[in-house]
Amino acid sequence: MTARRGSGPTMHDVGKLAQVSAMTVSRVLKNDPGVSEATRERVFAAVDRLGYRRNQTARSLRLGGSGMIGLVVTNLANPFYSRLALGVQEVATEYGFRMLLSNSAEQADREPDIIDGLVDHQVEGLIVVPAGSRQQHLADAMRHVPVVLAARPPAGLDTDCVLVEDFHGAREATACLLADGHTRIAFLGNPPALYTGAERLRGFWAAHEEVGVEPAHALIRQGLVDSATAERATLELLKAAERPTALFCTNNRISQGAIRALYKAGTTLPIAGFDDFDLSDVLGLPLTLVSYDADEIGRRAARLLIDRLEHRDAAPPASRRVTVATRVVRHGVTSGDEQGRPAADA
Amino acid sequence: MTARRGSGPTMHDVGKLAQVSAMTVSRVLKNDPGVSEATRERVFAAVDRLGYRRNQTARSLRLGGSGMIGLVVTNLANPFYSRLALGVQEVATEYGFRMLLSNSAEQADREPDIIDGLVDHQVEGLIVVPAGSRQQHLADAMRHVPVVLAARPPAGLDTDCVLVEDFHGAREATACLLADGHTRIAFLGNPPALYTGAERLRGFWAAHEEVGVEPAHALIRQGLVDSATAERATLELLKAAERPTALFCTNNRISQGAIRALYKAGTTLPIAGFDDFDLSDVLGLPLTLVSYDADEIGRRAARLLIDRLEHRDAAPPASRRVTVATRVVRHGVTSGDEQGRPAADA
DNA sequence: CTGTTAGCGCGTTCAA
DNA sequence: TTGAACGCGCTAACAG
Repeated sequence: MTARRGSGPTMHDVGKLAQVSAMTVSRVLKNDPGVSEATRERVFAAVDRLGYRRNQTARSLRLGGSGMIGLVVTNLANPFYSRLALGVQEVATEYGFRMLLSNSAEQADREPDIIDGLVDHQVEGLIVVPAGSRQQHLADAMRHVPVVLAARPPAGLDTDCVLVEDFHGAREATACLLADGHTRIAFLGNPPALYTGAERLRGFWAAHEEVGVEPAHALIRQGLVDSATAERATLELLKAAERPTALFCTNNRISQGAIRALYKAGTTLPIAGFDDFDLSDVLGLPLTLVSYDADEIGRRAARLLIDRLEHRDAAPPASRRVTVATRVVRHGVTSGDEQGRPAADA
Repeated sequence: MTARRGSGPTMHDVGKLAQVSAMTVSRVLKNDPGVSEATRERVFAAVDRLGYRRNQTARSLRLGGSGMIGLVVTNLANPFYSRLALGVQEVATEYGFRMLLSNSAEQADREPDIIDGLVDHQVEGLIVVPAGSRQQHLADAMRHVPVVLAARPPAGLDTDCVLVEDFHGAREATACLLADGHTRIAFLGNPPALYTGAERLRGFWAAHEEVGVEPAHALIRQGLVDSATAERATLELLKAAERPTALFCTNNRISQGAIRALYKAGTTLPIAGFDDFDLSDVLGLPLTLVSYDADEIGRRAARLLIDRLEHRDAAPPASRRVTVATRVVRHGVTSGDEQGRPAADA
């Protein structure tokens, strides 16, 4: 029933049953034309009888190339990353690769071991959402296989990467709030050490400068790591002397924490934020969300990687940077509507 | 830079540099005690210099056992399955296994090829959320490796599986609505061919019988596959002559579709449903949700699988069935509150 | 303490 | 049209 490690019939076994050599079995399974129809059939019959399956491990060893790519994400529970994984999977499958998936749980110190393990398993390439800013282990990995970064850029590494329009998206969403007349917009951000955190803050800032509004320095909170910390930060801001008239959140979890805080406080404020999320359209809140196709990040990353794998012999192209477009979607607020506007300046 | 297929230094290369045989390198890397400290150091130095990594493919071939398990889910974009994957990953990592992940996209006809490919890649075991009711390919796979089913039970297969309390959860949530006085509860269900669909309907039904209320046959809709179909079905029910006073939804996507329909129709009804989801607590709707730990399903499945892997020699235990507990959480409705109660019977 | 031999399952190369 | 020999990179078993 349950096979012992590495048991199962081999080509030799199949050959014995079909009264040919293992070599001929190999030829049949490879659709090599130089095999008589009679033996083909005998071989296939034997394959069926034994439930034989070709050992991909042995093939990999002989042929080189495991047919696997590695994907490392920081948090698979976040729909953003599970969709990214889905995109990778889609393209990988299309090109005959399988996906070895690891979750770093946003712990940068675990990442090196994960990457090493993936390299040991002979993945032909890696797609990584780097958890930290130290990327030496990625440089090490690049000695073995090509690496593509997703969602966050390389830090001193010469590698392909796929990013979203972090700056542009944040600026545009913030501009919407400013256009509605808000001048005291709180900023709820993830750790500024993360590229996305820094970049989205920059966009937030730029939008202010463009309309000549001074950002509300006292209302800037960074280093929020999840929904719970965002909720607490929001509750504090609501109690502040200089209360914000709107919120900007740098990702979906932070938006959700802010929404929960508002709900508990029994109040409402317009929110702009990065990442769309389920049910955002039915909350009845004035939401301005930076939406984009997370699957597409994965697909693009996989294509960049596989492109390198398919041109291993050619001179490797210079590292490429691809950007996935964002667009702003607004819920619960019509242009010219009262709902999204700040209360009188008191 | 980018290595050619299967290139990279070998133990032999390391040995040459350290002036020992490949065998000694192998011993050092295995922490074999019988190696002099001097040579250990020379070997490690050589490993560092060359950036050597042990080839897991070759080890697998030699030792048997690839160190990989395969996971097949139906829809990674659904947080339920991404959390399940996370649970599998967690336990797999703990026991030194890596996870080869595939998404069947709920297409039963693709599943056999996926499974075959995983077996070819020498996964030591499989965890599968089966997409269909035909499971012959799983029986085939079981000739090679142990298989554990998750979320849905085996159909005529002798295999371990991990389920949630589908019947119990559905009954309990329905009972809440009935206790609130509802007698016309619409049922919005996924395809009845799916185990969960059938089982949750059974629970819905049982709850009615227990209190002697006839289920509202005209209000039963099945075969809903996503949020959009659920939304349409809900809108139709709202227009029906015999309008429901509450809804029961068999999964998170259906609940969300129903919520969207209510929102668009500008109305509100109490909803009971399977699966909790993000922001369910801040919708301000009377929600009665069957909540459970999706990660735990993955963890339990992985443990069942790895348990078999670690006792390959022993007589395989009879197939086991594990159930993950559900609990009902209620939002926006306090006991004795008016909000969740049906309007007067007109 | 270290090296040699042999073979995991397969496919390339060469010979029949 | 088929088969035999060899080796992919590694390690158990057996020398020395």
